[in-house]
Amino acid sequence: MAPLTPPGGTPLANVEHETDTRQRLLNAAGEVFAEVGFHTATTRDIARRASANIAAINYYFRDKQGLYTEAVRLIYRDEDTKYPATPGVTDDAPPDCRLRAFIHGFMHKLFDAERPAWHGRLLSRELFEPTEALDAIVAERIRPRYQLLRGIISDLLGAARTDALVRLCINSVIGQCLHYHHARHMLARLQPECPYGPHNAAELAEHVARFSLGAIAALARGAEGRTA
Amino acid sequence: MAPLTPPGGTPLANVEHETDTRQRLLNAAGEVFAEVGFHTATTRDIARRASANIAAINYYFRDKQGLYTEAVRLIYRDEDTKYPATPGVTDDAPPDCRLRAFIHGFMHKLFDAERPAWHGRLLSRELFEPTEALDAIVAERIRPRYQLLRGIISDLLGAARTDALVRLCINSVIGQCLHYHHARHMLARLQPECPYGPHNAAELAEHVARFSLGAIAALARGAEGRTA
Amino acid sequence: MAPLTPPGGTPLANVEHETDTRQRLLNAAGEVFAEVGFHTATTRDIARRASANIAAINYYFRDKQGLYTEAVRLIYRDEDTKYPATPGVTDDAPPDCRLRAFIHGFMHKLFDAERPAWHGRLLSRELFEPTEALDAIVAERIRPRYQLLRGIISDLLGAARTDALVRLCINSVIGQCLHYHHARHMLARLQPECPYGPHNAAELAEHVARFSLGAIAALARGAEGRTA
Amino acid sequence: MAPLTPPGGTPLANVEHETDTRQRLLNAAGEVFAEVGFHTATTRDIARRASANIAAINYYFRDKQGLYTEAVRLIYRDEDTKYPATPGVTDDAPPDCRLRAFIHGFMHKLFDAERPAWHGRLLSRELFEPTEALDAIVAERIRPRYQLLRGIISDLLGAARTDALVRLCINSVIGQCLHYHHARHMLARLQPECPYGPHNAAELAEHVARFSLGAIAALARGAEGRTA
DNA sequence: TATGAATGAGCCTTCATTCAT
DNA sequence: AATGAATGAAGGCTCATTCAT
Repeated sequence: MAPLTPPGGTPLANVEHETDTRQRLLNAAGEVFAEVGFHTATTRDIARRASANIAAINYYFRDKQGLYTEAVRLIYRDEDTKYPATPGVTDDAPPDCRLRAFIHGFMHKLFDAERPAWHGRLLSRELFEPTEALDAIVAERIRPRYQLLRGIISDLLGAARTDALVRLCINSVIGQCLHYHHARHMLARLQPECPYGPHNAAELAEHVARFSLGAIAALARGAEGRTA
Repeated sequence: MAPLTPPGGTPLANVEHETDTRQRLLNAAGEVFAEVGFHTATTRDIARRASANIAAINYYFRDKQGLYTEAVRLIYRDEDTKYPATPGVTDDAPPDCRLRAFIHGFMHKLFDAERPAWHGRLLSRELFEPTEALDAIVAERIRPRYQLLRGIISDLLGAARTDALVRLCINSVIGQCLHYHHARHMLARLQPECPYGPHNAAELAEHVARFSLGAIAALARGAEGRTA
Repeated sequence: MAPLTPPGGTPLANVEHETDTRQRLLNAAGEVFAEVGFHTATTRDIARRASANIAAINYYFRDKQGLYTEAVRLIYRDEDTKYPATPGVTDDAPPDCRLRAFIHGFMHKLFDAERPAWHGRLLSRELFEPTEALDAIVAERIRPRYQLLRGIISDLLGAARTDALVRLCINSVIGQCLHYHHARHMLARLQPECPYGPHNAAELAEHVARFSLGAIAALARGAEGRTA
Repeated sequence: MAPLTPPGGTPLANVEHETDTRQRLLNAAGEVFAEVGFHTATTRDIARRASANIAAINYYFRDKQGLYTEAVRLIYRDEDTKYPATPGVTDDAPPDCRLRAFIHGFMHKLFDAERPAWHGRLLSRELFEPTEALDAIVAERIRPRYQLLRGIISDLLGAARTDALVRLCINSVIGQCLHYHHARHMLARLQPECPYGPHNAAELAEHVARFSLGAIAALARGAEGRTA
């Protein structure tokens, strides 16, 4: 247990001396973890893909878990600047514009071809079967956007808003989007004539937006009627 | 008559001589596989939970894989009679009734407390990271209901229906429902004040139904307007 | 440990109620043991080949070892009558005739097509890597013929005979014969143009006889010369 | 550089960096394989004898099979220099000298006390029940010496030589030699008063040589007589 | 800084065997 | 007389990890 103050466990901050090997390991790990999950992934495989020695993993990241944690962190690096919550729209725009922008931004992030494919997949996997990492992810990354969406939908619902209804509508919107990710294998089998991917992400987003706006409008009207 | 082809590998049909041990193994396996996935699950754990000898797994199912396959099959046993696609509604009912019934039936199946919890979870896992089993599941079980939903939504869209739009609406409906399953861990963190479960499955279903009906109506109207 | 006085362990004598299953097991066991050896052979395989239940082995023969022992015993059943030591020749014939007959008889037994192939192979295996069975085999079956051969060769050597020389000559004769059995795989590779088998067993025997007679005659003469 | 192809699988050439553990494993493996055969041998036993961890076998040789293959290869390391085919005799010596030298060399190799005992035994086992290794052994090691012996015996037979007769004589010579190896267990029981071993290897060789020379001379003469 | 060597724990599987029937 | 069910022991192998260098 001699040299245990090396990079391993460093906070996000000191990006400084990122060895090349360390970087390659992180990328390889991301891919493998995303593909087959934490337990199924083997350090041998990761090391091989990274053209690194197996022992390097323990050297840089203390253990497999450390490597995983670091890989997850990597996903959110620069996320806020690369993927703004409501791209191209200011906070004082009308709520339907903001919702549309939010959905487009969300879908774009899911499908962005320039982003390493494993980012979305690993995240999706965390949602599906969480590790300790999820708490941090939710608190630091997801909740802020969740609150933002909450505001948008509150505005859209107007007088009809209740805590419960807002929650449900949020779920409906997010559920539609994530479906294209988490159920992609089923969709590929059910709708083979229509492969989803970066090329039609905007189209999908547009549908989700229209679908949701129509729905929320109807809900708002329904409440109005009831109120009136 | 060498017993190298014991019950293992029997077609769905002959339910007859289910040993007690065999049954216990299947249940334990279902739970474990659903919780941690195929690879991470260990036969030792499964056998222990079933109070059976490890070798019994090989005896009855030849393989860990064979055990998995059989467990997946078990999920759909009697499904059609226990969970009708549109419970309490006939095929000639108005399409909004049928959609509402479909969604309620779907959510009820997802949350039914009498159903072993692992059924839904294992299925959800198959969707997320498929094994060879998924092809059969989609073909035999999912597609029929998919076609049914397709018909309902076609009817609802009326003149606005196009293949593409129908597909997207199906995805929106199913996506909303499955969200409560596949993103349950995130929801538990984001909305801890509102735990989802069997007790409010009907409520959730009602929301999804109203949301979707409102959305589809709007889409139908929109097309009308465009057409007109 | 209830019914343990059944056939298992019966002396050679009571051949009476040889069940069909028991017989089939013995034959299958002989084949398998001869092919792959005691340890490598599996009771499952034997039982399957015999179309019998695995448990039948333990029922009839107490255990795997018992089955093996019984199978080895089977080899020598009726051997003396089916394979006389010096076929067609009486004990008072001239020694060269007797040696020739001995060798022909030996080779014929090794290659006899009517004899289950596993007899010779299992025996050969016992010589190569003995089990407890070998002691009995040597004492009851091999030694008598060894003594007979000893007499023949003593006669042939005449004045040249010494214990040591007789022994060596016996080894030379037997070694030549067994070579065709124990080194058959090498011979098949070194001399593929000349496959050995029942069809040329007599030819091989004739060579061994001539080779040995020539050699022994030379040795006898050599001693003479030295003596004179 | 992932170390998934460690030393294991290296061609005969690079003898360089033989770890100590690797060497110990090879020796232990040789002994165990020779004693009980491939299948019956257990890696645990081998590792224990080598005072190594079981996993080391996988590390160095990938497989139990890989370990076996490498052990067999080891047998022939330096063979040509340590055991010349006709020691002390040049190719132009008279054929009877060359045959005598060949036999002495062969028997010496079989019994050499300085050679690990398992070399000969493992080889003998390969002849008796071949693995894939035998083909290579025959082609690379055995056949050359076979051809050499073929030439010697051809010379000895003179005008009497035919392909068939040469083959048979080769078999007679080799059969006599190998007998002391492959039938050693039977010999120990039949001739307990005369244990064979390194101490009398030369004596045995001398007998085989005289026996064979006498036989071949007789065969050569016999043909002469017939020819004349 | 970085790695080849080595390890202990645990995995899935197969084996011969037993037991209740 | 015979067998399906079940078992404990052991087998080969892989895993993440450590340690000396």
